[in-house]
Amino acid sequence: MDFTVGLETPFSLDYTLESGQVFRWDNRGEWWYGVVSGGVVKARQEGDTLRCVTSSDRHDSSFMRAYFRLDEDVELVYASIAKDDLLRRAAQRFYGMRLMSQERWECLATFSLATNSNIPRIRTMVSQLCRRFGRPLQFEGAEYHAFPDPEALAAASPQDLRECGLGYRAPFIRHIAKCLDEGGIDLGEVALFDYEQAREALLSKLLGTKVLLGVGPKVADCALLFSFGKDEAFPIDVWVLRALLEHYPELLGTGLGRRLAKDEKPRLGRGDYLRVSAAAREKFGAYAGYAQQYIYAMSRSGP
DNA sequence: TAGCAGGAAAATC
DNA sequence: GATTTTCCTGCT
Repeated sequence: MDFTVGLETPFSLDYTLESGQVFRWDNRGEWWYGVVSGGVVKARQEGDTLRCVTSSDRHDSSFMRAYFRLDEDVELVYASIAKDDLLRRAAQRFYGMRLMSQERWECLATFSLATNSNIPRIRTMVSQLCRRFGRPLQFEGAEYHAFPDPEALAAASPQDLRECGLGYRAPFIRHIAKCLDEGGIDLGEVALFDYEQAREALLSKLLGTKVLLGVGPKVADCALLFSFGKDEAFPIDVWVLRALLEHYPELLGTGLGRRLAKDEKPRLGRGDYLRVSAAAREKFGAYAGYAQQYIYAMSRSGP
């Protein structure tokens, strides 16, 4: 399909796809190429329209509107979160950057690979996983690969997964795949819960005793924010933590703040993570996740 | 709860 | 080239 989508509210395709929430989009010249929900999408922004060429009829205008969350007005988000100097500058600097709505399984699986890693590496790992286990897709004479289904990764041998460069993360993603494939965990049901309940479910405090290996509070928050529509989720990675230390030390509390300020490589333990992210939700409100995304972008873009 | 290991790519020195 | 860092979690 070849179509354009009208952009009635501020949107930046570049800032959105470069914001570290997705790993399967490539910028090649004038176009971005992505593999999304079992199809290939080529997109580019032309002023206040988004031009899309897709491999499948399922990926139509309403699909893309939902994927990029274009029916929401990010100006309302700015009105809600841009209440201090840092966030006002962030909203200007990354004007139009959006949270997206990804596929839940892919998002959860991908972020379980993100521990002790970096964005280029996560892209490599996911790309190899898809090439080896994903369904092949044809688009404009080239071959692409869908993100593998849980069944495919549940059936994969640990050795095969390791050969995708996953290292010690290989058992994590395989275990998550098994839980979804045969363990009776339905992410669609989890999405119906409110934020707190959904997080508890992913952290295995609900839905029986299944433990999703490799899913701690940070990975759970990323999945909830990027694919479950939980805009109050506030993932704290090393970049956000550095920004909190510099700009929002009150969220850490004096004791923790002092300790981390001395540390060369500040990290949050599980208990501290939960306390600080709760404080951030309290401070930034219903769009705390948007605040996090802009703080993250500012933190990574340097001073 | 604190401390540590973990595999390998990427960034930095 | 060697060393350090990397969108952290699991285990002890």
